[in-house]
Amino acid sequence: MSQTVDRALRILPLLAEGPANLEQVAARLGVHKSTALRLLRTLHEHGMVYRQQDQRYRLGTRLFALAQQAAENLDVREIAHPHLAALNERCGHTVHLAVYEDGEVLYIDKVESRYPVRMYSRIGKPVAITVAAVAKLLLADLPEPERRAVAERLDYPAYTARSTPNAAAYLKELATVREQGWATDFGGHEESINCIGAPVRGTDGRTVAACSVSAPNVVVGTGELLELLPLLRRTADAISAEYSGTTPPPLQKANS
Amino acid sequence: MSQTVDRALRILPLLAEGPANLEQVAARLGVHKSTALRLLRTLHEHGMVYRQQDQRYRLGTRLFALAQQAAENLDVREIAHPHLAALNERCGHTVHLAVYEDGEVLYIDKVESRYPVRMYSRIGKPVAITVAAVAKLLLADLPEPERRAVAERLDYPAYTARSTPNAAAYLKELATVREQGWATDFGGHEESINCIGAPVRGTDGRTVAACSVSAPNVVVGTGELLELLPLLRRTADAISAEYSGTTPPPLQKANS
DNA sequence: TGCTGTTGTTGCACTCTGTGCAACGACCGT
DNA sequence: ACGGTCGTTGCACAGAGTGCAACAACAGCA
Repeated sequence: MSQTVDRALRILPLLAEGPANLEQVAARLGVHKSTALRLLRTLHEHGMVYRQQDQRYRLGTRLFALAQQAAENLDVREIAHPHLAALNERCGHTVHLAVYEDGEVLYIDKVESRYPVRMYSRIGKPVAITVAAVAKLLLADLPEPERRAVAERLDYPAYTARSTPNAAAYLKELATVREQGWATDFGGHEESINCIGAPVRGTDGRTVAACSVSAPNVVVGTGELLELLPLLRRTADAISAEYSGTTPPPLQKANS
Repeated sequence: MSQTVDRALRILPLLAEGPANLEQVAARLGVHKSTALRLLRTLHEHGMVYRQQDQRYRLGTRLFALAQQAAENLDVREIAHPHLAALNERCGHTVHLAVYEDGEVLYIDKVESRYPVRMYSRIGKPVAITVAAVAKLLLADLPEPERRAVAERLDYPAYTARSTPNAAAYLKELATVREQGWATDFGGHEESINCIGAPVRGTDGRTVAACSVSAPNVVVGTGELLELLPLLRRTADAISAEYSGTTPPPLQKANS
């Protein structure tokens, strides 16, 4: 809509691929150097880009701060986290939380099994939307027209032989998911990784988020993983209850 | 520089405080509703803002993705993390990593002691620049004019009785830090929290980052904490060495 | 049911802001 | 000292952004 802003914002994903100098930015935007310069300066003033010693631009740290504040506004995440941690405690596997937004599904939280590190490293990563259990849950709950529109707009990469092949198959899978109230991804993304997911619902019953448990084939087979389904669903329901306000938060959650 | 982009970007921190509707945004920007609408639409198209059911706008999840990619470009963080984790392993306290950028100091990594959770929750948070050990280290290394300019531009909030009171005191403290090569914060931010920090240096000797160990008074006194200084400095030096390329990375760090 | 106030959206004329050009300047390597 | 590369500046033109006013959608209320 607004040409100038549009151009400025296109710079950000461009720089996300790596640092670039003025000319490269101008070339990739298809504008004159001086135009790119002014856009970059404006972005710079707002801390969105940073100019390193070699004068090349890269993304600025203000993005961190904004993303962090954005995360704080997602109160599902805050409410869900202790439940996810408890789930991880009991089953030991990787636990994810994801939300749907504008045709994309994004991880917004993760608890990793063994190594206590770098949880944040995946947060914000777009989910493999055609195969992930959490994606199926979130899409399954969309109103029919939007669901169909999204499904038909997607690409269906063949990550493995068991990946969802096309829109028709996906819509059928979504119908199943919607009916049974939970979802799986058995080797659809990575051959050796299985995953089960369950929905978190708001007061109105709409699916506001989805959580999942993932484990490599060699550790637990699909059968064993499915044994965790009741536990997973209880967790998701507990989050739903607290999110809907039907259950008071377990402890004081006083903020400062 | 660019009015339109400037206005658009001012919307983001505004929304970071919480969701807002069109009128509120227009009012706080000081522009007409229709102008605000077009800016918000453009931001929306880029996923920077999201429109929730009640039609109010909030920050969009694209910010997550961008921040994550920005983080991946900060290779100091990647190199430092294993060292920080090892340090945490040995001393058990909270470990931070921070960088300086355009007059601000930001945490870019954190390893927490006890509870394995929500490491990311503080990442991106601006540091209490007048008192934090990491901030002192990073500012101490700035060229004289910039250091003075920054110091005099700052506010000096009296978090506690031991907070740095004004620019003169801060500059003096920075001189000490620069000379001794490490920094402390003994109750300058929170009365009961002590902290020691050490610099990570690049090939040219410039301080590119700073790491620190923080612990509450009740667990270890300042004396005990200072006993960790050699370990902390060895850690910082190890990061510096690896970052400068004088030491090969300890194991294979193959990416994909 | 109809009225009124609120809030989001659209079309349009005006002009201010962004644009590209060309010239300049800083820097680097040879 | 010289040419080449890349960032920066000033300027004239017009295209893009702006605010206004009217419209539409909706909610609350009598």
